[in-house]
Amino acid sequence: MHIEHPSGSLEMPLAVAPAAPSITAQTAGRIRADILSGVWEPGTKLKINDLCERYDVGTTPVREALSLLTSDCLVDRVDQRGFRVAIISKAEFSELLKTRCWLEERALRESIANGGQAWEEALVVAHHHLSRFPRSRETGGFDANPEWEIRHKTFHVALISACGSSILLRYCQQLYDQNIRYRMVAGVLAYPSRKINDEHEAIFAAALDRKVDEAVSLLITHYERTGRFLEERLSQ
Amino acid sequence: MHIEHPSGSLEMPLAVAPAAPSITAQTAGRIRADILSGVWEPGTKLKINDLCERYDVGTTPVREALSLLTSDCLVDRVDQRGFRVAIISKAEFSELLKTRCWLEERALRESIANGGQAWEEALVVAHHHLSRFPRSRETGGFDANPEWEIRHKTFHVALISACGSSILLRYCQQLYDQNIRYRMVAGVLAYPSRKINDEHEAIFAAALDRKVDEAVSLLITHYERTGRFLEERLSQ
DNA sequence: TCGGATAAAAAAATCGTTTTTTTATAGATT
DNA sequence: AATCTATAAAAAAACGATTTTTTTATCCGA
Repeated sequence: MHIEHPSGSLEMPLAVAPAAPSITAQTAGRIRADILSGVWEPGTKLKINDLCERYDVGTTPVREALSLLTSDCLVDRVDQRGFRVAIISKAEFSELLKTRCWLEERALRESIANGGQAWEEALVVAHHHLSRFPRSRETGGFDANPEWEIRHKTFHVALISACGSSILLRYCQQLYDQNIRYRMVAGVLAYPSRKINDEHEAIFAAALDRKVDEAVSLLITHYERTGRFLEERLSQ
Repeated sequence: MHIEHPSGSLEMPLAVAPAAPSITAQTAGRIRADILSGVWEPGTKLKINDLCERYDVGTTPVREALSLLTSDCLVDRVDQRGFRVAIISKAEFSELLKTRCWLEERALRESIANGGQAWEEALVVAHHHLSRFPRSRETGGFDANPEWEIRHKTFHVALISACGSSILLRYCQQLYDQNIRYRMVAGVLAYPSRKINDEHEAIFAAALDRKVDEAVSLLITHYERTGRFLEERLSQ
C-alpha cells in the first residue's frame, strides 16, 4: 500500500542533491574564466605543474579540468604533448560567426514560436537588467565589466531559451563563449554602446511582438555587425 | 637574415605531429565504443575501480576519459558521486531527433551549395561502400555488423562534409553518435533494409544533382521515419 | 660550419596511496 | 513501529611520487 507523505513540503525543496562542487569542478571554472577573460592568450602552453601551483591543487583535478575544457573547444590537447589554450584565427572566427548565425536563427524562430509567459517574463527581466547597466566601469580608461558580460549573455540566452532543445541551447552557449574570447583578444573595448543598446532593444521588441522574421533578421544583423567590427581588429 | 630551407619537401609530409595515442585517449575510445554498442546500458554506474580493472589501466586515465566523454553527453557526472552512463528517454530522443533535423538541414543545404569535385567523389565512394554491404552478418539470427555502422556514418557525414563549418560538422557527428545509442537500446535490429537503401539512394542522387530542397526533404523524412520506427520501440 | 647522434633536462602521463564524501547498517529513542 | 543518530563500509576525489616521453642542449665527425 502506498502511504502519502504527511508533510513533505518542508524537506522537499532540496530534492535534487546539491553536491558540493569538487575541486575539479572549481578548477575547471577558474581556468575557464581565465581563458575567457584573456588571462591566458590563445596558444599559451598550459603546463600541468604551473597550473597546480597557480590554483593550488594536485595534478588530477587539473588534468580533469583541462579534459573538460577540451570538449568546449577552449583548450586543445595533443597526446603526449600536453594542453594549450585553443588558438584563434580570423578564419576560425568567420566560421564561428557563420555557425552562430545558423544555429541562433533556428533557435530564435523556435523560441518565439514556443515561448510562453515564463519566457516573456524572463526576457523582460533580462533585457531590463542589461539595458540599464554600464558596458564598462567608468574609471577614466575603459575597464571591461564582468557583470555586464553576464547580463549580456543572459539576455541572449533568454531570447532563445524556449527553443525546445536543450541540446541546441547548449551549443549556442558554447559558441557564445567562444565569441567572448575573440572580443577579448581583439581588444574590442567598446562597441558604440548606444548602437548596441538600440539593437538589443529592437530585437527584444520584435521577439516579444512575435514578429519572427523581423526578430531573426535583427539578431543576425546584430551578430554580423558586431562580428565585422571585431574582425577588423583581428590581426591575422 | 632569413635562410630559405633548401629542400623542405621531403621532410614535410608529416608536418603535423602524429603523436602516439595516450592511454587516456585509448581508454576513452574503448569506453565510448562500449557505451555506443550497448555494452553498458544507460544509467549504469561507472565505478572507477571496476573500469581500472576491466581496461587494465590506472585511475587517472579512466577519470580523464570519463571527463572527455562527459562533454559528448555519453556520460553524466555528479560531483562527489561519480560517473554513470548518460540516461536516455523517449522525451530526450524526440529532442535529439528534432535538433538533428535542424542542424542537418542547414548542413546539407550548405554542403550542396559549396561542395566541389572532392565532395562529390567522396560522396560517391561512401554511397558505394554503404549500398553494397549487408546490414547484418547473416548468421541465421540478426547480428549487428559494426562495419555497417561505420559505413553508414561515413555516408551521412560525407553528405554534409562540405558545409563549410567544422563546428557544425562536429555537432552533427555528436548527435549521430547519440542516435546510435537509441538504436542499440531500442533493439532496432533491422529497419526494412530495402527501404533504407532506397532512401539513401534517393538522398544521394538528389544531392549530386544539386536539388537542394529535394535532398533536404528526403534527408529529413529519412531521419523522421527511422526515428519514429525507433521511437515506437522505446519503452518509457 | 653544418648535420646528426647522444646525453641531460623538462614535461606529460601514469600509478599507488591517502583523504574525503557518500551510502549502507545497526542501534537507540520517542 | 517509525524515525533519528551513530557507526562502518564503500566509493570518489585528490595527492604525491614514479615512469615514460618529448624537448632541449651538447658534443663529435665529416
